[in-house]
Amino acid sequence: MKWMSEYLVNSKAEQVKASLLPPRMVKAKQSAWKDHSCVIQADASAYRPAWFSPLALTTLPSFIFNGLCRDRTSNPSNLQALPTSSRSNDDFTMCMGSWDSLGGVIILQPSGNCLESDPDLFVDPHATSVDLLLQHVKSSVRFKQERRGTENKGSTSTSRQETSSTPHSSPSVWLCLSSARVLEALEGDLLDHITPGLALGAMAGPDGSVVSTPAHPAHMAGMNHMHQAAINMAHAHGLPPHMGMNDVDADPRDLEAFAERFKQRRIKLGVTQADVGSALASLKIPGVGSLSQSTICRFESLTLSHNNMIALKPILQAWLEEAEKSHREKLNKPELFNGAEKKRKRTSIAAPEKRSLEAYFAIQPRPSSEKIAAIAEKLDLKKNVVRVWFCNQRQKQKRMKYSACV
DNA sequence: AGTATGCAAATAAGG
DNA sequence: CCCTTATTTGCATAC
Repeated sequence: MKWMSEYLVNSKAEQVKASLLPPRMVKAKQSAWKDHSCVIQADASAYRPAWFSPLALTTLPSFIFNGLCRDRTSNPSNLQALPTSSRSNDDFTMCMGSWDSLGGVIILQPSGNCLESDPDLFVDPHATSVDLLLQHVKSSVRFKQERRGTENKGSTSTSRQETSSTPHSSPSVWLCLSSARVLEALEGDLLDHITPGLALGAMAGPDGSVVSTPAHPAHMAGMNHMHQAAINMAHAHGLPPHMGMNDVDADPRDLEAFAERFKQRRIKLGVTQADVGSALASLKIPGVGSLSQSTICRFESLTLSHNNMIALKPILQAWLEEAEKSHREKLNKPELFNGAEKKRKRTSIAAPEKRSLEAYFAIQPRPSSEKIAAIAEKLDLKKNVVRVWFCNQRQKQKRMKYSACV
């Protein structure tokens, strides 16, 4: 187990060094990870190059392992919402995230500015949260195995090829846990769970190329124990994943650069994120309406999923060009809000109503259409809002169920 | 006054 | 039309 961790961590450290971290941060983190982190990849059925957010890396305090390490910086919905009771305080901080439609990486490390300080801080057991996290991994893995088992269509090999077009395959679970102690905890049944589909080895670099790991003797020795399947996997997916011939530039680096440039120029134009968001509507692009300040902000800070970034890039690029053009020509931008394309609305359900809904849900999680209509009327909400609420609630419940004991 | 972010609505896509 | 699963956003509010 040890070897695996080190191997992966090194691989990751290299990636980081390669392009992700501001130079001055590389050193501290690299060493920190090397000694106190481990990575688990459970389910490599669809392997794709990972993408990392520099922002997530530089703003360590933002994601604390509260059982809610998701949102923009972590995709795996299986990791969502641990029961409140299992939340820990500041034991761990997410310091790095990567995500795409098929997988994500979450790296947790002890909170605080312990990077430069006493290394021993890292080794602190933090038993509670570690255990919980492990439980979570297990349940996620089990969850996926069950699902795969049921929908099993004879795709026997652990590596179901054709990575490119499986929008519905469940996301892989990558976790990088801190603390050496975790390594020990991992030995045992967790390994049994994740080994079948386990793929070790070089992760594809941000540019799609393989980041090969230096052959540290110790690690190579460890690799001999690697399951054959894993090796195959690594090879199968380690090659340049010429996945989407569709998207010309799915290169994270381009996105990164663009986002940076975008922000820069936006500011130069004296436009706020909110402005951009609403101005998008006047762009008159087919299915494009305006977006919220939140989304623009997230785009600029790369806190959207990779796919989302790719989808939004052309739109924002179009806006930028448009805006700069009219700026050059001194034309006051006629981007007045044409009431046309509006942005997605989100209704806020007040606490009292929410409580009622929860009460109904406890009694009947899947009310009939009529029942929903009745509830909607009683709470003075739109029927569809209530319906969606139940859907989302069921989703949430399912996650909770699997993340609870196991 | 602008920008982040937590939480969780709303949507997309396949049944 | 509704469901489920996976994802994309946005309201509210903290920063």
